[in-house]
Amino acid sequence: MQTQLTTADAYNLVHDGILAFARAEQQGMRIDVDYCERKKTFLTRKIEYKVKQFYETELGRQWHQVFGPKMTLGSNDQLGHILYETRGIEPVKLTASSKKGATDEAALKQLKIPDLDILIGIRKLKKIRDTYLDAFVREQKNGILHPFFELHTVITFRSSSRRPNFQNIPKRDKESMKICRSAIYPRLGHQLMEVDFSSLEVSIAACYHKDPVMIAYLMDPDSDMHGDMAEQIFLIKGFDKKKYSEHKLLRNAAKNGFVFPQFYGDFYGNNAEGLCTWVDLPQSKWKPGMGMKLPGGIHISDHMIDNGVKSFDAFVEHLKGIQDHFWNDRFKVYGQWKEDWLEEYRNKGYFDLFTGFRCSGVMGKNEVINYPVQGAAFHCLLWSFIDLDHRMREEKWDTKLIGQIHDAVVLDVHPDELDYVSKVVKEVTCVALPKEWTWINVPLDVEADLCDVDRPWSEKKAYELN
DNA sequence: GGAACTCGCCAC
DNA sequence: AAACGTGGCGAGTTCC
Repeated sequence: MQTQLTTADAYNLVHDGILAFARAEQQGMRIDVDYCERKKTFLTRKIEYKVKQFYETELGRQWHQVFGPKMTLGSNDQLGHILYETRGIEPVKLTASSKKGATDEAALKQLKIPDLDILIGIRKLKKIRDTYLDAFVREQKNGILHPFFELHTVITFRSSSRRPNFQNIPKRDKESMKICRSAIYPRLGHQLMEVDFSSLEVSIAACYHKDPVMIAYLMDPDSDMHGDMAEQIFLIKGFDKKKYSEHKLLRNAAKNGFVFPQFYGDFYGNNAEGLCTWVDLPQSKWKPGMGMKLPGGIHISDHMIDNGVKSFDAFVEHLKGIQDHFWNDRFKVYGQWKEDWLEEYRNKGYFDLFTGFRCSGVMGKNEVINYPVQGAAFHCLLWSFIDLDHRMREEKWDTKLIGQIHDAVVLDVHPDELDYVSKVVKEVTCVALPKEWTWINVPLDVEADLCDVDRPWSEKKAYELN
């Protein structure tokens, strides 16, 4: 007895969502402006030092020789000219539109020119200073930042954020994370909390394709899809990510270098390159003693060679087999759904999301497969956000919603309300939402992070929701 | 001097 | 045969 959601439901979700977001925007979050200014000055000095250092390298001198006073460190056109014309190096990668030699970090790293590491360091510090700290100071009013959240800009019916973009503040790189997130504070006497759905897009995809093997993975907390893939990709028996940090790394490589890219429509050829970067193997013939070490100190190249994968080319072939198995065997129902869903779109010219939204227009295969998942997954967050906003006002919480990052909600919590709010957030996301939307046929779970009272966002720690 | 474009890089 | 989905934003560049 599934109730099909309609365009009217979709409209209401957007309407209520905009209003809930507007309240979060008005609430805003505290910014330590003095800290931002101090850090900007500090970064500027550090950048100047590195720039000087770079000018004294062989590459810096050569660049200056060719461009003279027109030399601009931020110009990738100039950098590309020096590397790929003056020096005549063969580019490892071309840019997407104009097909010139790429100068992004991955491309530069592969050239193995130490001088370029200084440039990469400069780029990183400039990014922190100019994209984040600068924007925080520019956009704050009376020490409060009010990022906008919009529902009308994204083709998949996700949200976007701007002035500043609250959805791309550094997280993975430790130094960038620390510097940027140390600027963001709760109201005095409050604490920041972030609650995110665990692997939401994987779960929502399962609602569409209903693959029993995938659903089994999602239902069984002791199962481990990425670990299983790591075993298969790296030919490891007795895989134990809890016992070996090396296995944890291989699991991460499998997850971020194969499984997720495959879900987005990538193919084994690209995956092979990505995976090799993760485990530090070259894209050539493999020799003993190459790459990361496995438990017991054996290099991964020796291990792969012992198991019959003796070169990058052989690894590509190996991955081709794994990709075939992945879609035609392991997750064959998912694989079939992709074909059927695409076929249906090609017949009708459109497809509908579970949440009542319709996507039409000219789309490629990957778009047709990805849009319904990306949109509906975000709508789970949106529905939760609206419901929380409603309860917050109804019950006159001191705690406030202040932002949202696709599958996560950010709150400014009063410590006295922490236990109650935690309980409500968990109840709304994991019980009320699946009850309201009966198309959700897998359990949803959330994880939380919390900062201490009056501490910045950089200091969040895992927090157990009861 | 601003619009439009490219590239690189941050997030999910 | 083809081949990673969605954004925002800053710097550099080109065009008008």
